[in-house]
Amino acid sequence: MGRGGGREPLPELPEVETVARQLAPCIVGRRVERLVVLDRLLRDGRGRWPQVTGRAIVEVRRSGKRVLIGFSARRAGGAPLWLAVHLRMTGRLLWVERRERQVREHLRARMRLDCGELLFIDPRRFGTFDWHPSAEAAEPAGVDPLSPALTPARLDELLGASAQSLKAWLLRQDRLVGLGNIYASEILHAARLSPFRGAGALTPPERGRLAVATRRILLRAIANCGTTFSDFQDARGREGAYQHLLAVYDREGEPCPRCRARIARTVQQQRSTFYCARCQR
DNA sequence: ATTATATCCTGATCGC
DNA sequence: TGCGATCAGGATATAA
Repeated sequence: MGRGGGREPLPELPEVETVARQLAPCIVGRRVERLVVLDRLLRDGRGRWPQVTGRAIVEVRRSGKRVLIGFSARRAGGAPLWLAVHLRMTGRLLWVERRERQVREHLRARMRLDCGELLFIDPRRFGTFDWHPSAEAAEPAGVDPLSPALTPARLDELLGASAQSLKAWLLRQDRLVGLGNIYASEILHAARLSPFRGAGALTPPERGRLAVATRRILLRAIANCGTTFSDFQDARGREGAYQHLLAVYDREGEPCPRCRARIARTVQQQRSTFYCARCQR
């Protein structure tokens, strides 16, 4: 864990992908016996909660930074239902094989299935549940960086003539979806691009480097089950391993793994950015 | 229209 | 030892 106040893991694309992949085989095909929401913040301002009791879970996958859970119709001819869970800062979806007897701290919701229980634990209470009538309705506005839809032409279109810094641009969920503060820094380092560069002013080769680095970093993070600093745990309650592979994030003052210069930290959009001023131009 | 800032929330840490 | 201030950040609302 890093220096300074309460550095935490952020469930970004690789962490959410990890949770969804591990959760799917545990709960797909299972029937919901009961959903209990314990935190008022999860319920307020979103209208009536749909009835999920009796539905079967038909699909679990990542959608942007959300875990998307598909439920069958409650009766023949009825409408299906989709739940998009956003973990935000500290949310966790934890699968337990048996019904829990012990009281867990920060437990915000529990969904009892016929074979176990899915717990939503979220100390900081930023996480959200959103209900949708279809998977399409739950799709985010931005393009998934791992989707084949992200062609060089599409990336050009997304970057456009944006005057924002590259770091700020990468965090925008209405362009690319799924990147957060950790992977934005890591991707820019891998692409050898300064976080201060204007997003709309990259040369074609630089855009190519950005595209390649984005894909490479995310796939490698997924292969390592994401990054854990202190809070993030996957659906089985285990930690990821990518924190050992971070090149710049939370490594201020340490040598750049590429050129050995000291890694710098700056603040952009009220968020920390870590970068190497020598090899990121 | 785009871009920047304040806000939500809690736990860990820091300084006195 | 205690206690208040500070910091972390995803997304949204609001401001510029």
